[in-house]
Amino acid sequence: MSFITDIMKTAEQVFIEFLKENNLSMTPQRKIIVETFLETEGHFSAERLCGLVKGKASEIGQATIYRTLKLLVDSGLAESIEVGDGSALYEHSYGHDHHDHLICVHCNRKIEIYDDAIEKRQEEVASELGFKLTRHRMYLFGICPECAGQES
Amino acid sequence: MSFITDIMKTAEQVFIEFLKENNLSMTPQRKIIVETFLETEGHFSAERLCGLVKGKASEIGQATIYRTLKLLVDSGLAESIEVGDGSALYEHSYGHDHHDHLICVHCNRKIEIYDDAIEKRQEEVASELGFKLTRHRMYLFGICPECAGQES
DNA sequence: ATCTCTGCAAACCTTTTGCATAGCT
DNA sequence: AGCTATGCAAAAGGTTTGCAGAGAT
Repeated sequence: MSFITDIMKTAEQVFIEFLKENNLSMTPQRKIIVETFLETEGHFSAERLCGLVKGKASEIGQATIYRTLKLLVDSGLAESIEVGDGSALYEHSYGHDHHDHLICVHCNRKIEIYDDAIEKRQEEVASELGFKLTRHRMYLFGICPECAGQES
Repeated sequence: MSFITDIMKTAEQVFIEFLKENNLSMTPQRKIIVETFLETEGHFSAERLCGLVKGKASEIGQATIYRTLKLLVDSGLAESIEVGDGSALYEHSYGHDHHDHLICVHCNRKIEIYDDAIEKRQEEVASELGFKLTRHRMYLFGICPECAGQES
């Protein structure tokens, strides 16, 4: 069994436990949705996931997919990125370390970034104001090297 | 003429110049909308601005308000904060220094924050990856001292 | 005349909800 | 029975667009 399949299995277990804790159960639909979610790399929209799921099992309704996606977020398996264009993108968060995003405003490429110094200062800034930090979102927007090169 | 009115006048001038540069003109509707925008402090939604504008001139359509709000953002007078709840909030950005936001997830209070060290590292992180940074958004979410106190 | 500008209403688009049915336990 | 779960279709909610008329130059 490959490493990646291994991670997926574990993630699925985590999801099943989350369901149990909330008196919910793993259903065939949820199983297909979660597996599709786990197989899909990178950042994708709910709509894209709908397409992928329907490719496997077209009888699954979009409402179920949206509902399951919400469960995935609640369970901590998924995280959503909101880049202010109306719709959300999702990505895996189980077995992935926290990171922020650097986004090319030209080609829309998204790079995951992480900086210890920033994370530390965020905590400090919040606590100086008496806040207990629970989470944060940071998006850096710029022009990536490739796009800067072609200078369309 | 008070200081605040002074700033407003200048801001309005900046807007008028922006309009001119784009072959647009200052109309009575835009004037009312812009002035209402400039008078309104803090973070507010498009809907809220609509209400305020309509209070002064009920005949102004919401489409015009949305269109003008977009012009305000393009002109650099307004900035939008997108906190992933579907709708955007706006705030002044003319005569205001750049800042990020610390948001209480309990009472929704928004505090403006600024940290030199973070700003500097953002630039560095981006440039290490070959990006030319154009802007960024950072939202810190946490519990404010007041809300932590009452522990509802 | 030829522009932009406006208000109205309708369209949009992603996400959510209501509801009746189906499936567990 | 009494739950949760599902699919469908409709609703929601914020924002945008089409359009025909009005206004400006």
